[in-house]
Amino acid sequence: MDSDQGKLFIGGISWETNEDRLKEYFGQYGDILQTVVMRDKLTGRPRGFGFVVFSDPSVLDAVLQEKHTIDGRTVEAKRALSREEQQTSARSGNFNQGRNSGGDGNVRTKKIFVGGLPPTLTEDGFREYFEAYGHVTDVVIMYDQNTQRPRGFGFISFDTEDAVDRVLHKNFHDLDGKSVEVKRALPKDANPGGVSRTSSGSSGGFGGYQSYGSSGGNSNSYDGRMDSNSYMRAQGTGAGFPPYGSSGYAPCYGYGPANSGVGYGSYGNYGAAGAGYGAPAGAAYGNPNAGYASGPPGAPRSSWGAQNPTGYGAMGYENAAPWGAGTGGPGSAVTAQSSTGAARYGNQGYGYGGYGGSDESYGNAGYGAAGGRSGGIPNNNAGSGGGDLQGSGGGYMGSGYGDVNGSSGYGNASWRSDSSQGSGNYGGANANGTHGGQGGYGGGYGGAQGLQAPQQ
DNA sequence: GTTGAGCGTT
Repeated sequence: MDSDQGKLFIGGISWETNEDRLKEYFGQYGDILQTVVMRDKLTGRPRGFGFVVFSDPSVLDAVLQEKHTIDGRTVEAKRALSREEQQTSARSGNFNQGRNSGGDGNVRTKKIFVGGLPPTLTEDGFREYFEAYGHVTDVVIMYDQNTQRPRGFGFISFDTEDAVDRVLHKNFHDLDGKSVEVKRALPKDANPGGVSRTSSGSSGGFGGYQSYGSSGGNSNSYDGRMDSNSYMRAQGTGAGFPPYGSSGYAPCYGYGPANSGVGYGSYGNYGAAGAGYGAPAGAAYGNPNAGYASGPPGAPRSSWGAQNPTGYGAMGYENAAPWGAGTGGPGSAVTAQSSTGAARYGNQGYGYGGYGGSDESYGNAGYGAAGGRSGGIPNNNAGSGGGDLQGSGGGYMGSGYGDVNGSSGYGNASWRSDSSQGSGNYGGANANGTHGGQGGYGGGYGGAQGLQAPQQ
């Protein structure tokens, strides 16, 4: 990542130190493009660190070797971590991408927010650069209302989603020798109805993802359980699962290409879960769930704990197991379990609520949304909910994720279930009755149709 | 006090 080349993180600075002071001090080493002292957004009080950007990155070497005292404090200069690095290095548990996620929502605009624009950039230059990705319909560079100084960011609008995706595929772009950061622009106007529910819900924790979330709303029911349990655990154990690697899901989240593999991979787990159903996949994983599957219908569900233990369990996915059980048992039982199962999924939160979908049902289709809902109410809403969700969900996935998913992950293969109804996008996943799990998938992603029919 | 924030017409 070259975007932050030439950028130094300066830690431990005095509260007296401001941008000008940093520039003055570090200016002795070379030309400074920019300095910034981070302050608390609300109070305006300096947070004790800042950044200095040299036009010539090679200057850093010299700077890094010396000790620096500014305004009476010995400060620490280090190479700045890119936001990306920061993200990944952060606790694995943190799915938040902070502001970055902001641009991704279920509302997809064809506009891109571009940050870090060089002050010298003209709209023509701006446009020319982005035209390489598609037809640019609008270009905007923002200026300070009072000073008329460039604010360092602007917008590019395209006429197709594809172009947007191409641009976003690369998080950083070089423009006039500096690099800029691109994000999907936040919708300027109010959110569409669906969103509200989104936000309300799961506040907790999934951060940006919530957006997808439709999950939010529904999640309530789960919230309680959402607990981190499964979640955390999953990560902890992550290590155990090589394929999925500790990298865990977290990363995945990013719809980003890079992770994709992983992300979905994880889904695989689900598949595993599927095992319960007899799906072959289980084996691969070692199949912890198997037990459940076969196990007595009612018993297991008593507690989460019980189910978790196994390898998968950890994964959280295991939850799926319950279903398995369900399958075996009487209808009623199934239902009950289902909810449980669902819940967990939801929790997983993986965002993908997709999982949720898992529940069988129905449609939960949508991402997150799915999750929550499903859990909550096994049936009905699902139906309707599904509808919408899918809509949105579909959209989502459709494009953006498309690549990411690489069909591979989902491959039917793993799930296998019956393939018949493939749902679409994902390849197949189909939801078939009982197996909610699978259904979920399908639903979520594919928008597939989950059949409710329990078949079995 | 030690790893950011910027989102709209020009």
